[in-house]
Formats: sequence, structure tokens, C-alpha cells
Amino acid sequence: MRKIDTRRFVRATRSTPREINRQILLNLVREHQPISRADLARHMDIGRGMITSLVDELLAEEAIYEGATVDVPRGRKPQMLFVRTRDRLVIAVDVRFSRTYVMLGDFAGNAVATESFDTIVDPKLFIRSIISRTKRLLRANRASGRCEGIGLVVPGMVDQTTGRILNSPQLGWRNVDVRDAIALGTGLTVHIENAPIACALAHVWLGQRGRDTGDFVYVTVSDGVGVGIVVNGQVVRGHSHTAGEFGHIPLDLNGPRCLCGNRGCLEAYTSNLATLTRYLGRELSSEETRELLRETGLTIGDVMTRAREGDERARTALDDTARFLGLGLAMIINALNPSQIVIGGEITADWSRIEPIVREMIAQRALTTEAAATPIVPEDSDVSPRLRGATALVAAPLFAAPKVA
Amino acid sequence: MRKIDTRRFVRATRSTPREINRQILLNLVREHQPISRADLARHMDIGRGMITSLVDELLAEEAIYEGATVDVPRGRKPQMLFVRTRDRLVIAVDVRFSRTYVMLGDFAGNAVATESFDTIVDPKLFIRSIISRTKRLLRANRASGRCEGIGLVVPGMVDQTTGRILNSPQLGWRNVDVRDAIALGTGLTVHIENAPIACALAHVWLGQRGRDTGDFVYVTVSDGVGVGIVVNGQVVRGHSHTAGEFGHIPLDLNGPRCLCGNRGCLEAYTSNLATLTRYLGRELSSEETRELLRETGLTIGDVMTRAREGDERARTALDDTARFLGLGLAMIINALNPSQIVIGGEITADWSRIEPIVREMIAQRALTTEAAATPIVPEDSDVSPRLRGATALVAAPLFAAPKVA
DNA sequence: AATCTTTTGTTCGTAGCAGAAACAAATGCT
DNA sequence: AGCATTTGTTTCTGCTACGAACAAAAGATT
Repeated sequence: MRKIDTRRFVRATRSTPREINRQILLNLVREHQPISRADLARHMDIGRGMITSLVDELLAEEAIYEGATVDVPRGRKPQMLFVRTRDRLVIAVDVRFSRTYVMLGDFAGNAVATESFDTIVDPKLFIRSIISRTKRLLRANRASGRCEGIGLVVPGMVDQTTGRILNSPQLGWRNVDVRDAIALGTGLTVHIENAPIACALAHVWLGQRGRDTGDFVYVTVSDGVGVGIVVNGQVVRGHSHTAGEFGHIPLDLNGPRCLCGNRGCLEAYTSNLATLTRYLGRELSSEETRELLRETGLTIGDVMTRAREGDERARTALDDTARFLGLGLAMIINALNPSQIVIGGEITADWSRIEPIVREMIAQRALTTEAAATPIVPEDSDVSPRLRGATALVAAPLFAAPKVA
Repeated sequence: MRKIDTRRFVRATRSTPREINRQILLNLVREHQPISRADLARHMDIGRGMITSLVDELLAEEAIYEGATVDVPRGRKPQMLFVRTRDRLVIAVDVRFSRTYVMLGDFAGNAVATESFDTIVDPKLFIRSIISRTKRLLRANRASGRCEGIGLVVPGMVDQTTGRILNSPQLGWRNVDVRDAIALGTGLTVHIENAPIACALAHVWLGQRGRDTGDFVYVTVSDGVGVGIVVNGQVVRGHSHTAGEFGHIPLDLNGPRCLCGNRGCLEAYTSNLATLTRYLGRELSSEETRELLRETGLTIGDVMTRAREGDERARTALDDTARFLGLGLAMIINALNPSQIVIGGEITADWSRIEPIVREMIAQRALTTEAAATPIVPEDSDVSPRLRGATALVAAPLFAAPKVA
């Protein structure tokens, strides 16, 4: 049940039913392909005549294509339909603290070409670099006419209405217009999104088909801890674009100092940085620790390897991380009761070690047995979830439900 | 942007545009009444002919009515339209731990008659009592033909699909069918909802008109601490009906024992019971404390009165409650970044004392200045928010956006 | 081999509804 | 009285969902 916002509603016109049914049909093809017109008619509980008309429209727009006919026991052989994904391309960009990754990929999230470069801190130079790299990638792969947009994933808050990056502590950017600048330079439509939200979107749109993704929470554990929330099939961005900051909810008011300035934030216990400093027996927020990490080049991967090899201190550090992560996930479960939680980040590589500890903590704090049984699944994509997110930013709007009422 | 659920979508038919526009019009009348047809045409950016046809339909159904004409500087005087609320009645029921309140009220939330009785613990007897009281109230007020349904607000988890109360610790009910039993006995449609969610719904549908209620959080501080979440204009119920349990997120893992069995839950610091036991210098979960409270009959209202009269211990107890509430609200702000937080419960009576402390804690923990400035407003209705919530359960569906796609 | 059955996909006529324009009504101003 | 202005109704047009009839394609049956 949704209230109609009387300030920004969308009135229905004569063509609204067609738009809606067209989009339903497109999504049915997406999730059931290959599928015949007759099957679509049965799924939609509608006459086959209507289907023919809608399919003709989608074929004309090249949103879908006809494949081969298929053998059936009796009657005329049905002609199968597919959505066109292979030759619809996307430039996906993942901007991180130290490096930026650029991928030319198709609508299904498959990579055609990838490259990366050290992240340029100056926004103007960064934008110029993205524009020239985009042009070069498209030329090199003869993809100029087939690219449907650029998706940009950034660590930080994004205002979707203006396309500006409001605040990215990691990059040191504040109120920077990236979207329109890149759009102007390349002539392509550009979508920007905050990283955990984009990962959640990728899970919704590029995840295994047939899965219910109406409400879930995506938790990324990397340098920080980010959360993307999906409720009622929609992403939650927050009134001032900061929803999902579970990472800065305190587990202990007297806990270790967090980079945000407060004490005892979840992130100060479970981020890769936190695990590393705990492994080193150091203070998280001190400049010396960061210096030490830079010098030694020690990564969370190293700690995980050492734990597997029997290093007791590494094991304890990881087990503690798992324990605190479990507490954090229990909070999310109590707050939002999602149908599942998806975990992304390096620590999923050792998920079989981490999961039992996480589950135990959740069992302790969850209020019902159903909530305690909330599935916690590691992200399982080969391609970077962020690059898939960037891809989804471009592809998803073409399949989304039309906004009405 | 919403994904279409290919398992339970609603296809558009020839009459879908009409349903949508009809509902938009109805909501425009609701929020702008009195309003003329010509004004509606301007608001909806549509021909006046279309409006005439839609209005005729709504008039025939008696959803709206025509009022007097109004003086305008030039031209024909417009005929004003209103939604019919006065003689559309609702039985609103608020089930609490010790007493149950029943109200016969109109669609706008105004009370016609009220009564209350000691809550009957046995579900069957309770249902029988509700049925007979409903019949009596309707007869006594000559309202039999004008009652459009029963709204029932309960403390606990409700499954909306089956209408069963899954679990209500306060009442000791588990998997009890209340909806269908009362519907059968009265011949009226019955809606049940969990209390904080219903309060949030009342705020959306019966609150001051013209306010943006697309996303906010409703926090009730009474015997426990409950939270109703509204995102994208819709209520969040959670996958197994337990969303909004911020009350059981821990502030301190070694804190006071909570009734849920864990330690340091927000509720164990800020519920009325918690404040009372802190005032008494006692342990919350012990049976003795509950016994003592029953004997002395001390309520949170008494503590607030004493604080106003200068009782130092009462002041400290309330200030501490405010401090912990501030921490809890900061968590909610970081997690969901709502456009505002509405507070309900007894402590709002002394809001001017509580607010500064709450604001200070939020300022400390919020991540951005915008988030720190999230308005925290006390519920300001004269009628019980829960009874208004029960009313909204019945009234709201008639104004909701049609489910499509 | 001809015919029947079954299933797929197309075409066509009908009817419901949005959209636009013409029309009627009501009122103040000149 | 005539004109301007605004509100509300009616009428006509055209788009599109809906349903039925039709054509096509294949195996099964006689």
C-alpha cells in the first residue's frame, strides 16, 4: 500500500497500460528466456494477439530478438524470444581510493575489455582521463554505436537529482559535478552511484534469475563497511543520501577510535583496516599504523593466508572480526528483517571459517527463530561486484517498472 | 526505480489509467479540499472534461461530495468538492498489556464514542467481547450502515497475508487468528497491524496535510521501544514481520539485562519501565521490581512530575533516558537517514526538557551536518496515536495508489 | 496421401477511455 | 444589452486492450 504523493505524481495517459505491459513482458523474457509468445500469453494471462503487438514493438526497438524454433510434442513449433544483451555495451567505472578500474562490458555484466590506472585526485584531470579512456576503449573495440551509457561507482554520497558527488572522504571530493561533465565529453548518458548501493543494484538486476530480491541488504566489508538497503524492490538512499551507514553504529561507546571521529563504530572493529591493526596490536586511527601498513604492504589477504597456515594471532584477529561482524549483522536483522544478507569483500574468500562465528552471534541477538535463520550469503561473482554495479546502473533503468501514480 | 517482480506483478488493463487517475484525483481532493473541478484540472494537467467524468464516478460512489459555490473575482463560481469523512465510520481497537480501548470514530480520526475494558487474555473470549462491543457501539450510535471496517492495533508481530498474530509477548498470544474470526462475527472487514507500524500509518494518512511523509521513522517509547519505518511512501514490515526492532539493538554489550534476554538493548535503557527502575535504583528484569511497581503504582508520569518539582533523582533518571534515546535515534539516522523522526509516548509531554539532550547526542554521532539536523518531532495528536493508527488501517486502503506492474 | 488435432502466431472488429474542442452556464464588467 | 471570463458538460476522434476468428505449422490418425 503506497500513498500517492500529490506534489510529484505521474498521471496515467492513454498509453500507460501499454508501457506497463510492455515492461512486464520485457522482464518476463529476461527471466524466462528462451520463451515463446504463447508462453508469455499464459504467464501474463492475456490474449496472444496482445503479445504479438507488444513483441513487434520490442523487436522493432531491438530490445529483444527472435531465436530458433524449438521441438515440442504436438502442434506448431514455437519461436523463442531473447533479450538482447551481447551487443549492448556499457562503460563501467569503479573509482577506489588508490586505483580506478574501467571495464567495457555487455548488459549481462560480461567483460569485453578492462584496464585500470592510479586514481587521479584532481576531479578535472580525473574526468578528462575517463573521457579519453572511454573514447579509446570504444574505438579499439569497434563499439562506438553500441555503447548505451557509462556507469560510475564511487565511494561516497551521491545526489541522484544533480548527479554530483556530495562528499567522498576517501577521494577528498566535495560537491563535485562528475556526471554532466563526462556526459558532455563523451555524448553518452552517465549514471553515478555510491558503491554499496550499486552492488545491491547489481545483485537485483544481474544476480541469478528467479531469485526474490524484493528486500535484502548488501554489506561490503573492505576499507570501510558499507551497506546497501533494498526494500519493496527499491533501493533506500536516505533523505540526505546517507542511508546505510550501519558501519558507524557503535558496538561499544568506549571501543576503539574510528576514522569518523567517534568510538566503537562497527567499522572500527570489522573493516579490513581494523582487522589488520588488531592483528598488529595497534591503534586504528593513528597515523603511525597507516604508515606501517604502507611500508610493509600487508593486506587482509596476507592475514587470511597466515591464518590458514596456522598463525594464531591472525586466527584470533579474523575470529574477532567475524564475531563483531555477526553483531553488526544482527543489528541489521533486528532493524530491517531482510529476506537475506549478501556479503561482499575480501573476507568472503574464507567464508566457511567466518560463517559459523557470524551465525552464532546472530542466533544470540536475533529476536525470533525466523530472523535468526536469515540467510547470510557471500557474493559469488567472478567479476568485481562494483563493476557489475556500474553496469547495472546503465542497464537497469531500461527494465524498471514505469513510474505511475 | 523499481524492479518488476515477475512472480506477482499486476498487468495493466484497459481501465488501469482510469483507476490511477481516479485515485490521484481523490488524493488531490483530500489534500486540497475544498477544491473545484477546474483547479483539479490544472493540478493534474488534464482537460476539464476528463475531470467531470472522474468526479461523477466518485460522486456516484459517495467517496466525495459537492459543497457550496465560492465567490471569485470574475467568471462562473466554482463548485467545491470535499471527501466524505464525517459519516464514514470506523471501529478502532487498541489492545494493550493491561487495558483495551475501543473507539467509534470517523475517517478523519475524530472520536464519536469511546470505551475501554481490561484486556482479556484468552483469545476466544477476547474476540467474543470485541464482536459484541462492536455491535453494541454501532447500534447505540445508529451507525450500522455507515461503518466501513474494524482496525485493530496490537503489540506484536502480525502476518498481513493471513491476518494472524504470530507472536505477542505482552499478550502471550502465538499464532492466533483474530482477523477472520472478528470479520465473521461482525460482517465487517477487519485490518490488524503492529502498533508502531500503525502509528506510522496514522502519521502518513491522518497527519497534517501537505506534509511530506515519503520517508520517516516513528518511534514509540512506552512499555517497550517500537519503531515503524516508512520508506518510499511504504511501510517496512520485514521478511518475517519483525522489521523495526531497533529497541533490541545493544548500546552496550555489558549493559543492564533486557526483557528479551540479552544485555544492554536500547529498550533496557529508554523504555518507561527502564526509566522507572533506574529511578528506583533497581534491576530491570527482576520480578521484585515489577512487583514493586505494581504495589506502588508508580508511573512514568509520576517521575516526570517529580522531576518538574525538583526531585534530583527523577531528573537524572529522565536525563539519562534522553541521553540513551539520543544514541538510539542517532543509530536510526545513520542506518536510514529519514527526513524526520516522530516520537510518540508519555515522555513527549516533557519534550522541551528532553530534546536538547537528544539533539546533543545526535550531533555527536551523526555523520553529516544534514543528518545531524534531522527533525525530531513529538507526536502532537490529542487522540491516542494507536487509535488513529487503527482508523488509518481502515481508511488508508481506499486512498492508496493502485498496485500496478 | 488426405484429414484431423493441436498448438502457435496474426488479423480484425468491438468497445472503453483519454484527449481535444466545441458548447452551455454563470457571473462581473463596460 | 453585449462582452469577457471562468466553470463545467457534451461530443467527437483516435488509440489500444480485448476477444474471436483465422492462418500456419506440425504430428497423429484414418
